[in-house]
Amino acid sequence: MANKISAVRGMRDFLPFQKRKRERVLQIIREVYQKHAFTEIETPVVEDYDILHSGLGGDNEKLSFSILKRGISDKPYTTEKLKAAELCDLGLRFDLTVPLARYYASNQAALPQVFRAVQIGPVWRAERPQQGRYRQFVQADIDIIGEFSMLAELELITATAAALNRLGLRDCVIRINDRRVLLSLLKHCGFNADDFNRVLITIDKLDKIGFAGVIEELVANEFAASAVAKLEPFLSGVAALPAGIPLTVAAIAEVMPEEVQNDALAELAELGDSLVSILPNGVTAEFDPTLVRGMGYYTGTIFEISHPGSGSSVGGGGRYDGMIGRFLGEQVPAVGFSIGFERIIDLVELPEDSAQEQKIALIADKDCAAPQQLVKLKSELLALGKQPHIVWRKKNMKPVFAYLAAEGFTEFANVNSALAAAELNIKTFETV
RNA sequence: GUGGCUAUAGCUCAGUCGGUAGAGCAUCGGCUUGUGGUGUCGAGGGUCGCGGGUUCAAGUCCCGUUAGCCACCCCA
Repeated sequence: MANKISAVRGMRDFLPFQKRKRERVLQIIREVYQKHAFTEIETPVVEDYDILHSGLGGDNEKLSFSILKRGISDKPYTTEKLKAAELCDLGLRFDLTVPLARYYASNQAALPQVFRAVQIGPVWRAERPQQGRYRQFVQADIDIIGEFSMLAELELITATAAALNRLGLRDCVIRINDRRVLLSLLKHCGFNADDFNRVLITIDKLDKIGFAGVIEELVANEFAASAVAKLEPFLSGVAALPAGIPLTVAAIAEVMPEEVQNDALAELAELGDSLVSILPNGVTAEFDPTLVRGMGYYTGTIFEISHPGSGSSVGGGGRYDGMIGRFLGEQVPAVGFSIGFERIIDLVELPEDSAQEQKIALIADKDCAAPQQLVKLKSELLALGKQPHIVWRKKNMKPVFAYLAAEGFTEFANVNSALAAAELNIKTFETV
């Protein structure tokens, strides 16, 4: 009976070879971030319902899994329609940023003034699953809390670029924008402030549905016609560009309306200037004035990583100076950058681990070898630094050898009468 | 949350115009082979995702439902 028992919707089991690859990729990410002076922390996967629903998570709040109050299931169900907030007091985290802000507010006294954190772990969203999109997935975040200056952005971008580079990913593009630029642009065009978010969502689709598609959607949504008309030349200008916009004063001035020139744009140019010489090969940074990002908590710079091998972004982040203040009452600046682990895992190709030459398969004959003798032999080999793996001889050894080869075994020995390690006739697999 | 496609053995899949289920691999056993990957004969294993309906008869047609994939919404 197929599919009767399976992992729950949108959540996955990992086979040994998948788990092995995931751990190796995570290990590389950890090493790079550690070298860049970020320290790893851990927070619970469950947070207070009110923390998760403080209006900072944007649409993700609606997608969060909530946890019923203890004891409530023992009470008789009523027909009264209760709100989730009355039935639930906890929830699974939908990202790592909101928990980090809570963590900082809880532990500020024990943390350095400028805190560089790595957080890697699963998060949950009740989305409809599809390729590259799951209800449980791993995020790998780095954040710098307590740094007002651009130093934070620069350190985050260079550390993330270094991690992508170490993973062998080429052709990564970090697209950068600033929330303040977007707001200034919309204000300049004369959009109603209440419409800002909806207008931004449409602008964000420029690279996907094109100039005509964006205008069509803006008109369909009945935003102020004069504002749409004023936005039009800017959008057509951006859409017509053959390649990305370099992060330079000149290039930025060329695409942005004059009235939108402000501090944020100057900072972006400065950022670009600093990045030019320090980004590794295979990672480039560019200005994308139509980059929006859905998370409501961003207040300044925002970034997203694109890779030709993935239809959607493989990472993203930005500055969220207001969030920690919500929990702490005192304004603390913060910037974060997240690698979309699930989306890079399929793009990454790692060379085989060279540390597998110690793996030896012991092919035991059921007639000649008893379990206690085999385990004794295994102990001897372990003491010699080997990694012994016992298998019974079967009628057809083809699947067994296929499995051993896939697991990276390079040596094997037949165990019949030879039961001391020294007596084994060790043979090697021919390289396939 | 919206729409489209799909669901048959442990795995990969076939099953024609509606007529009660098939293959390869895997598993188990006999014989063969004799320890570097055999050969051969045979066996077990299925409420055809689940629930309804049409029909003398449904894996096959219709409706619902669940799950997967794809496109939206949104996102990592």
